[in-house]
Amino acid sequence: MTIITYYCFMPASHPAPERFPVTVDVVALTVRDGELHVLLITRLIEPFRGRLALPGGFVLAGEDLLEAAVRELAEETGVEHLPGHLEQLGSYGPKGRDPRGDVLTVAHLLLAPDFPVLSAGSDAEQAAWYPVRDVLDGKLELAFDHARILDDALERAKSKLEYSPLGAAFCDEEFTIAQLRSVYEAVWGTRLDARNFHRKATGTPGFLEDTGRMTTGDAGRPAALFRLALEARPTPGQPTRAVLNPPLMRPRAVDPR
Amino acid sequence: MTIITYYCFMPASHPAPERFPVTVDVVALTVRDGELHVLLITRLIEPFRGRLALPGGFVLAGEDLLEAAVRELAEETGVEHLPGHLEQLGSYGPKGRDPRGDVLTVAHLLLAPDFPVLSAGSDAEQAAWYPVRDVLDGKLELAFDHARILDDALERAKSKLEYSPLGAAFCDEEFTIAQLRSVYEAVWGTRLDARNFHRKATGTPGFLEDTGRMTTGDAGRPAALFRLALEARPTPGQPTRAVLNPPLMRPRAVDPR
DNA sequence: GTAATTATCGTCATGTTGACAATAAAGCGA
DNA sequence: TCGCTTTATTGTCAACATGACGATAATTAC
Repeated sequence: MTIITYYCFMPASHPAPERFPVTVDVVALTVRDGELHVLLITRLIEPFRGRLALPGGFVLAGEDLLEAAVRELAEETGVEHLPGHLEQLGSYGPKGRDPRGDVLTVAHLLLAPDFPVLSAGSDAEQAAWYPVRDVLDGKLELAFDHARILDDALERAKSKLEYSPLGAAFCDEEFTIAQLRSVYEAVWGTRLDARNFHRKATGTPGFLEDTGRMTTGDAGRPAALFRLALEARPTPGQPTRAVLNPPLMRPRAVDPR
Repeated sequence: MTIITYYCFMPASHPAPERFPVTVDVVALTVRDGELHVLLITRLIEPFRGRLALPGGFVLAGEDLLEAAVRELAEETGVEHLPGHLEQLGSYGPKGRDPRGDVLTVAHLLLAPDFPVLSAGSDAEQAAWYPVRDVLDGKLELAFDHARILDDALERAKSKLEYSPLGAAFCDEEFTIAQLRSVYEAVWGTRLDARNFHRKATGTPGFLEDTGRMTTGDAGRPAALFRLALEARPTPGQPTRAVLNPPLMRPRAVDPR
């Protein structure tokens, strides 16, 4: 054991505020073979050694939250420039969620196309994609309160698809309507009518842009390739403007008077 | 100046994680005289002494975030049991948002009926309601990054009204359709057609419940008093189930085959 | 070539919306 | 008491969106 000492200079009239270790965790979701998958690491140290957990780690001095999330994700997957859309999900704690003491964690959500995770060395925590279903079914157990964070992430992802163009964050740069539909089906856990989905996706102004190219080589009729329209592209870390969904009661002004 | 020393016992093989002071801030919104107001305090200490700021303060040992937000709000308004709906908004920092050093803040959002703020003693920070418009217009300047947090809170509040029954969180237990409409108008900054709003509000299943009572004494025809239906009542701190809004593309399954 | 597969377009009944007319039920002032 | 004003509530209608599903197009598989 080592004794580590912090010095903190404060005006004597005010008590020193409590300081907390802060971690970032990332719920990285992707759609693989039509099924939703989440990126998990196998913990190599206590607590929860050997248990699956969300990738993440401590925020370092001088870092912002999003930076820390990007760094941790890069470290644990070996992927330099990560694809997809990253946003903050919410904060948990600090009370009673880590047996080592009070740790605040800021969870993040990454919606990404299926990217390959690089093998870590033998002494590094190995990240890999796991079917979300296996976690929900209890086949896989997560460390800490990560199951709850995953639940919240899934809820957020579902509603993001309803109200924003972020379904496309699961796709590559160019994609077909069917690929996009399979994202919706995987995240929502439903089957959707291909014809109505096509009408809706192509008919929503400011959502998709036809690239003019087509798929080749697949079974069946070739499909047109689309990309996200410029105005629908998410700014990393920024709240996404809803483009897809005119909801029921909308801020629509009546003639003032 | 006093030197405060922390001791932290850690396994020598791992470096001590950075620790950050963590604050909670609350964006408390209400509708007063048809206009959106936000609760602000006048800072009595540096930094930003004399400047307006969101109510908030440091998270204490053994506290959870929501607890801390409730405690700070109670301390700064003198209100014991706070009305309305409180939820987490998001976290900011820790880099470069406080001149004293890196401080992480977890912002919260309170949607509440117009409650009176108790006068603080002369040496306490005085909380009061201010028109949101004055902040947006630049007539009032906020400390730290609180203007940005307020922006995010307003965005969140607007979308909450679209997708959830939380507009009623601004009203008293029982309210008229016109009172509810004035909430929507204030938050969205628009005027809405009273007849269509009435149809929509009363016609949405699981939203409102007729109390059978009527208003008396106001000008014009008396209005029926409603309350939130049981299934639409928010659980404090819990994500709210959207009741109001069937959005355009919804998880609706097609006959599986 | 024929079948199977997938993509895309079209049709139609139903439901929701926005605009706005009409009516109901109170207070107010003459 | 009788209009007049004010606000609440009901109703109507055209335009549009949705869900269900038929039909057609353009490929690959055999």
